[in-house]
Amino acid sequence: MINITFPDGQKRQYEKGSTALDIARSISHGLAQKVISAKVNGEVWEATRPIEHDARLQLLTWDDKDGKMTFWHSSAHLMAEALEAIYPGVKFGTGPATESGFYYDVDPGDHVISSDDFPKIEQKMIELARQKNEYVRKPISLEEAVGFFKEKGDEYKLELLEKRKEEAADITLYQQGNFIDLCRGPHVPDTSYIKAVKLTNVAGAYWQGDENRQQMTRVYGISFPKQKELDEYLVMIEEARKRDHRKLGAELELFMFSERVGAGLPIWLPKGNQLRDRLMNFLRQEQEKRGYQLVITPHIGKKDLYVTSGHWEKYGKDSFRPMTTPREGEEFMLKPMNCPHHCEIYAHRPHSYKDLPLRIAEFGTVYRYEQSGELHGLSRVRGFTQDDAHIFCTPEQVKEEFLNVLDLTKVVLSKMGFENFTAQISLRDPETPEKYLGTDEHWNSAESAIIEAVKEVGLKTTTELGEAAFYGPKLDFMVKDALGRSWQLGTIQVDYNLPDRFQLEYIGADNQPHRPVMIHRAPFGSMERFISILIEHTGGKFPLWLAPDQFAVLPISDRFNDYAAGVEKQLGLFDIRGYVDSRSEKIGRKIRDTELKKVPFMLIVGEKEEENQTVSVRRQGEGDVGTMTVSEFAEYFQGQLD
RNA sequence: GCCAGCAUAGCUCAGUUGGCCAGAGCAGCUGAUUUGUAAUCAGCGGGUCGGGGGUUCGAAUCCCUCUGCUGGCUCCA
Repeated sequence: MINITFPDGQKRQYEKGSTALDIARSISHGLAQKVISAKVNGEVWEATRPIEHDARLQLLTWDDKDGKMTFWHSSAHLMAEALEAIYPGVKFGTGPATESGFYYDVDPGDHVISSDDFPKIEQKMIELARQKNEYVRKPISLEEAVGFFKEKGDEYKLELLEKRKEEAADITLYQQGNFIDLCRGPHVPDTSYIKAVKLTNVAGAYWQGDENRQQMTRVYGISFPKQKELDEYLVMIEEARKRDHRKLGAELELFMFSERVGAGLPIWLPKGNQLRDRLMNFLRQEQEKRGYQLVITPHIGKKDLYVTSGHWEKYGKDSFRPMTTPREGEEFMLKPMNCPHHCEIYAHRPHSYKDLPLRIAEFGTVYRYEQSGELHGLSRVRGFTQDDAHIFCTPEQVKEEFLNVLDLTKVVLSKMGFENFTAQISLRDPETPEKYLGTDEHWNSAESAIIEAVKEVGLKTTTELGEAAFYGPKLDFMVKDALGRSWQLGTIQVDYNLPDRFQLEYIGADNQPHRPVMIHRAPFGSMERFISILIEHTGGKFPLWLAPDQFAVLPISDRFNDYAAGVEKQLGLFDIRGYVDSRSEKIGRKIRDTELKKVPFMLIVGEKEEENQTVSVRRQGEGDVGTMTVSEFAEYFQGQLD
């Protein structure tokens, strides 16, 4: 007999060699049907693997993240089996589960797999799933595994085995039906668990993530234990598609792109610019309260500036080529960063420790060469405006300034309706020191300053090694939008490197020169990226204070256009902005068009309203609110502002 | 940049195996209508079928190339 400890601390005895599935059955039949895999002493096992010793056991179902991962990983194997059946000779790379489904990297040889082939692959998968083939775990020696894949002619698996050899890891094969794969597992008990599958897209992916190596075909999919769950997933995808900022941006006339102007260069239309301006004004006010000073620096700078800053060395090869003056042959670069300019502002005159911290802010537009395949709507562009600032302070002030910035960022994000955010601490990768500039001493104190400050405010964080910028560690804010998707927004970075390179100094209380520390920060990140996320988060229904038009007056007929114009003017006096829809259309039509434009308030005016000097108020997406006078509406409106 | 795919009117899309002056709905314009909470009616205009080159008696349709876009990969100061 063995002792099994459950997550709630309860202990029960089972026969040696019982499986998680056996144990689930002993509890309830319903539970046994839901069990996908199990955590045994913290390690995820298949539910059918015998447990030989005392263990802690947690049964995993579809509701557990690890349960889903097991399910999707098994689905990847199922897809591989289908691919092998349809494309004989196909070779396999790796096929893991992801946050939302699974993929398999394959080398289809002479075949080309495109989305047109999805239906037949999905059909095959379902057909194979219905065969209810068990996933059989087969521990095997390295030599046997090598022999098997040599015979099969799958060089990718052989390479993976080579790696395992170095790690001296145990080798297991898994088989379901006719398909055998090198795999650590675990898997669902049998293929019949997989009831619904959907292949989502196909893309190229470099073998082992190395752009110098073979490009594989990566087939993405998702699967579910119930058809209904697939249907719900498809509805969610449809909702995301409707909220796509590229689509809404065009519909709401916020921004555009032009082939002639160039890829990745957004053009802001009047309504988009209004939105952007209001965001910037809000941040300006918050920054003013916190002692920031705004500056403006040029869009180009001499190449030497970036040689000094180190950016040329690091990114020169991958940036827009420098431009030269026609006579003197001087080299200038499009500004890729604002910090070197701000360093020059600091260096412009001597500083006392009494001046510090000096907080220099700029809505600085920068230009960076992004590879053509990387461009994406407003979220990845070649020209964008950062809500940038650089804080020059003494080493002793770093932590306090960092805390101030954390506070500002939190205020900004909550004002925007992002309540659900975490922070990612990005540190050096100790394995590749050559990727970073600056001394160990500087890095260590910068990294600990971040970690301490974050701990102090009690922010939920994750830590990533190797994600730091080349000049310093950083803290990135990750927000979750209304559809639960994660986005990276603002950033805070500590930098001991640039002050060194620009030889910045301040005179300390000891009358000696000292080197200041620089903190880079951008709560929005960039206006472009932030607005793309805001659009998708709100579905184009912006908070009232940001809406380009806050109301539309809709006259019942032309006869009330004059009264409507009066209403608009009157609201203007209350700083409420909007327009009159004076087209000779029926009221139903005007309401429909205004609803689609997502204007928050519709003020319907006809004979009754003119007579009583009122407006009939309708809230976008909600409907009739009631009739009130214009000043009553203004008051009501103020109450609705955040 | 790499792999796969896409590009027809302002927008959403039709356009059969290459074959009569390339179509629809919405939007636009003109006129009629004067409307009470999500689409009033009629008429009209609008496309070098993304650009360039080729194959063919004939190309929106087949081939090459460039540009842009989509999904990933790599990258992201």
